[in-house]
Amino acid sequence: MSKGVTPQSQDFAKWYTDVVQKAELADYSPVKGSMVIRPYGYAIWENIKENLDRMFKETGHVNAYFPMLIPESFLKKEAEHVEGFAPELAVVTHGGGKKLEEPLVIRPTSETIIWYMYKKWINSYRDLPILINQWANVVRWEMRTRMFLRTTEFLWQEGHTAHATKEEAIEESHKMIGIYSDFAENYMAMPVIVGTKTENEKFAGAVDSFTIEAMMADKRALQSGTSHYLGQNFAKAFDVMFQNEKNEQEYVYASSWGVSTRLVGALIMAHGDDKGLILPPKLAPYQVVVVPIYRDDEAKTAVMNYINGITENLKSQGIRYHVDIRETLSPGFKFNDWEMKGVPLRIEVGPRDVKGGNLVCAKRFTGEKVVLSKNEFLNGISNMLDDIQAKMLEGRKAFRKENTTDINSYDELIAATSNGGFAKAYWDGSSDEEKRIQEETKATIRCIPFEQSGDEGTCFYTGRKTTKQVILAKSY
RNA sequence: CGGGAUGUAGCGCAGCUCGGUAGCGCGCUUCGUUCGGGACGAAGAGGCCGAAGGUUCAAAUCCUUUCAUCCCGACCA
Repeated sequence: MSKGVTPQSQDFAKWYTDVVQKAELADYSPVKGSMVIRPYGYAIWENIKENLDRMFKETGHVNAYFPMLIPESFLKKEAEHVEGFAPELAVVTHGGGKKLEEPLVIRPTSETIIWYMYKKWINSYRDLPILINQWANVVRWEMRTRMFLRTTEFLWQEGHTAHATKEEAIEESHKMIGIYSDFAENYMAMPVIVGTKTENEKFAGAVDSFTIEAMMADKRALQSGTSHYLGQNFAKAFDVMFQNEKNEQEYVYASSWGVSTRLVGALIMAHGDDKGLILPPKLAPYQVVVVPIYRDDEAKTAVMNYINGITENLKSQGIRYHVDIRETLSPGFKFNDWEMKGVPLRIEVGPRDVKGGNLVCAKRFTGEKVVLSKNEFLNGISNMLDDIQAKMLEGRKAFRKENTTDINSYDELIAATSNGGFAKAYWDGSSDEEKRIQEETKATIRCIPFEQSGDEGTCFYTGRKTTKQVILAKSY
């Protein structure tokens, strides 16, 4: 960036904050730890949201909305849940000018209010499954915050499903982490490792937590989405039973799953470079930006007419475009501005191009700039965008591979992860041993990948034989 | 809550050691020339130096107190 900070340097955090602000994604709000998502940043979130929402609906889910204020006592009904969230709750004590009899908490997540309602809605196996998702904001009073990655208030979706059988609930939680993984790879161009969280790292109130873990440009891991099999924990806490086909009363089985505006942060940190953002075509608010170039009114008219022909065609192809008609800025400034904002393709149109029936096309991902005929461009743009999308994913896969090491000892763990990087290891340690490793190395077990070779090996820490392999890394 | 740092124009900073009535870059306004990789010139606007108190003829500068923010840890989508 302007100060020569690159994503690979020590100042990754500084680079990140710079990009977020200079690309006009977000800004600090007057409330500590909260951020304002600006229109360009929100447009990225909207694209994420739109695609995920479609994927949820295609798999039988429906949207609903539950209220933000939850009676404090609700949070206390599930033992692990209360313990997990108590320190970070925002509490409302007054309303209508009076002190409330029972304080209300601003939802840190909605399991409790939703399960309170599910009790009313569920009587029979015929009422199941319930497959509800909600798009909402939540508040978690975190100690330290970072734009998009961890803010006091954030936007997310949370799915909450209720099932008649354990198998079905587990299958649902797996299906949803699968959708997240699919979305991360095919839309965000960000490869992820799908796996199970260890006991230490799982969601407060879950039986099992599943995660997608992505490698950022500084080689650290980012938990980018989670899905939980909740067992009967919330059903028991809220006394939600149903009558099964055998005429017996049984507690309902549950799953919950969510991704947040953190994904915008993931996009920035996974793909950015020293010029700023690089957005994957499928999620970029604008897939093409057009920069007109002219000196006088006569040239301007010719250029703009020519551009109109181009944009009409782009429109018919369903391509998201933007013509940068800002009068007071030079073309060079605009080039840099849109590179900062990560627009996949830029075309430059000046009098020269109008005369020759051409245009100049620049690709953000590769930096290459070529002269194409107008028709070549219009016929090829769809493929170009697909190609960029695919190459971005390949690039991140290669990067992750380069920075993932198979390790067999504690020393190798330190070597593999101290400056970022994933370590793959056999693991047979306890929760306490896992915590000790975290304290000493700052690296944590990110997950136990679903994909296991099944081969036996030696635990890098305890020396015991095991078939279980895990991924360790420093994380956000 | 522990450790470190910083508060001076919208943003980024200098000035503080050695007190003398506030400066630089970017941005902003107007006009002109520019416009194919962050344009240039000229003329402007903008700050009671985080707050309170003290020392002094005189405080951005010295002293005391206080508030706020940022960074590093513990927490976490």
